[in-house]
Amino acid sequence: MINFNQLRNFYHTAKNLSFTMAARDLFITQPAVTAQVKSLEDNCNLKFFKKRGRTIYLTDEGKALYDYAHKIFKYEKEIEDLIEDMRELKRGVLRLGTTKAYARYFMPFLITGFREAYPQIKIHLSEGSSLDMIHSLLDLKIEVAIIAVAEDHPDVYFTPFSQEEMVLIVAPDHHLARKKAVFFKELAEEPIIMKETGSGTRKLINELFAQNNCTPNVLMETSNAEFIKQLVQRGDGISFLVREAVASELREKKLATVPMKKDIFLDVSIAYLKNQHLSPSARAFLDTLKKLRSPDMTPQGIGWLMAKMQAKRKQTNEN
Amino acid sequence: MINFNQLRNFYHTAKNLSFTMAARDLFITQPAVTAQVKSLEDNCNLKFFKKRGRTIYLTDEGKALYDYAHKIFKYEKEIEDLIEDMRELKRGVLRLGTTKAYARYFMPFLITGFREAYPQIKIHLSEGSSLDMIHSLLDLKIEVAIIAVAEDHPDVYFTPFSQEEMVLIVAPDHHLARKKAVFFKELAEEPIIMKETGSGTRKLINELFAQNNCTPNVLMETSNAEFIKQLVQRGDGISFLVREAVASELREKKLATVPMKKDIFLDVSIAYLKNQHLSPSARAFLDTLKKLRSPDMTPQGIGWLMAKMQAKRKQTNEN
DNA sequence: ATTACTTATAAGATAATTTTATAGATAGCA
DNA sequence: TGCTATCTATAAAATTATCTTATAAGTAAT
Repeated sequence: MINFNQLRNFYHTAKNLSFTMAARDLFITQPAVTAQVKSLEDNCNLKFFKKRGRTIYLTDEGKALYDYAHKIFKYEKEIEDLIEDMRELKRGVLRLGTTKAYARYFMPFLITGFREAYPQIKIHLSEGSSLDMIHSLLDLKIEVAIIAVAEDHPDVYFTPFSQEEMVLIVAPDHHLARKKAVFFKELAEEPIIMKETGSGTRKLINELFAQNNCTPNVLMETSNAEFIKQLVQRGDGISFLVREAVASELREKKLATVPMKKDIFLDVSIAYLKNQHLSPSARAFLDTLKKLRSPDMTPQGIGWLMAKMQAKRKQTNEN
Repeated sequence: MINFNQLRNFYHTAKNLSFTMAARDLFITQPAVTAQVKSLEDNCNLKFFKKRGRTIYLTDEGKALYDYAHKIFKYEKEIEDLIEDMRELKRGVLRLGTTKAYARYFMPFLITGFREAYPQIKIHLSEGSSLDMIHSLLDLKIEVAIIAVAEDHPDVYFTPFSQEEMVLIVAPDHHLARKKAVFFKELAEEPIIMKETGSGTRKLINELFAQNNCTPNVLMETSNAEFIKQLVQRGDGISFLVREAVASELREKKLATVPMKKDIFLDVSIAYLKNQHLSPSARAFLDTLKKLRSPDMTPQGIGWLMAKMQAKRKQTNEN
């Protein structure tokens, strides 16, 4: 097993062909260098330097060793760069997780600021239900999740981030489409298409039905929002989705919303593990999220945030 | 500056994904490994391992570092091999020096034994006058020289190795060619072609002339033995050369020798520096030379040795 | 629940490395 | 040639790094 301290002393001595200069390189005294090189030679049972007068030369053995030492200390420099880069977020990976709706409609906006600040960080974005993402957190597959809180977990911090408006969607020719405001009770009879168990949406809607002392008539449950829209559009049932997820269908009048007596909001939180150190990139991402929201602000929909940011940018560009 | 001990501990921990196993690899205790890895993480301000329960995983930062650590410790292994090989003479260089006559006629024979024992050692053979070779020794360009002792030197050991017979050569039709035995006095008048100053031959012949109270009539001096033979053959002058150097010309009757009243022998020595460590290959070469000559043997011509060796081989083959 | 195994932590012991101080040796220069 | 500046060599002492011991705390499996 090689003593790399001895090797380092050897390397600098060989590079300078001087113990004294090597000592200056290494910010230590000359006897230390002499001793280390001597130890190396003793350990190897070889001489790496030959001396004539007070000048020293590499032996053939020394030259052979020097070639390797050079390679090793070149790698050392690269490691130092790597570590500095990782610390300064010039290299690294950010592993995020979120739900499909969020990933598609809001995440690009949330990621933009981070990407601009740290363009060299690679972003891995997992998608799945809120519960899936919590499992991914616990499996250490992702570090930060932006999800609706499906269920509290003792090992996970949840920080409120936004409130997304949920809308009741029906086919445009659905009998509910003409209503001005409906109660949950009225929906109990309607066949309803649910997001899958484990999703925040599902939990919220379930709770609302329960609060109103009725049970939904679940026609089907699926994680695929596009599929839900298709079914609703065909008039097979009604469903609840985040407003942004159905924005274009509403515009194109493929779907209709029915105003609820009481608006429904989905609480979206930032989730990350307790008792786990966050990587520099994860910490930085959390910071960019924090900056996006003023600390005293009541959570609002991300659409509101996006509008606010765009106004800000416009202003910046005008100045 | 990276602490390679910490890196080594990190590397083994990462390889095993276990502090305990790493400790076993390194023949130290587990707390030592834990502490070293922790120090590394502290120094870098990064976490390289994430922990879930009692199992550990590499972080992205840890993976990046591991790739470099792997390369470095692969080189370490190669260095260990290199050093072992150099020590065991499976890799290395042998830097020898000798005179041209020796290089051409005797050296191949002397080197054979060494090459057989250590076929991977590269041999560098310098040629020049005895004095040149002593300078090469002092300049650390060669480690061992086989030369006629031109002049003693306080920093050089000289060990008698062989005595080569020198012959007076003349053109076949030269008037001396018919003589049965000549004295030095008789040669004083003859134009003589000398080896260059600094060569052992020149020193010997000069001394012999001086002992016989006469001075040679030097027609020319040159280091090129072939050139000397040409000149002598043309009848331009006489010269002294080692018998082996003119063996073929004598056989072909291009040159003739004239018996001297007293035979002349050139003392050939092994020379190497005092106060300098010899490389393993140089030491090994000296050993093979020693084995060639019994320690109590009076130095003889190398031709004699060669004959002895051949006889020995023949015997070995017969058994 | 118990056992076996792993990591974490602190104190003390050991080993490695460095400094200090100084001697010896050499090259450049007057 | 002798002087001086500069380099390497060496030993003792001081400092730092590393390791061990002992033990706690957490986890996985029976």
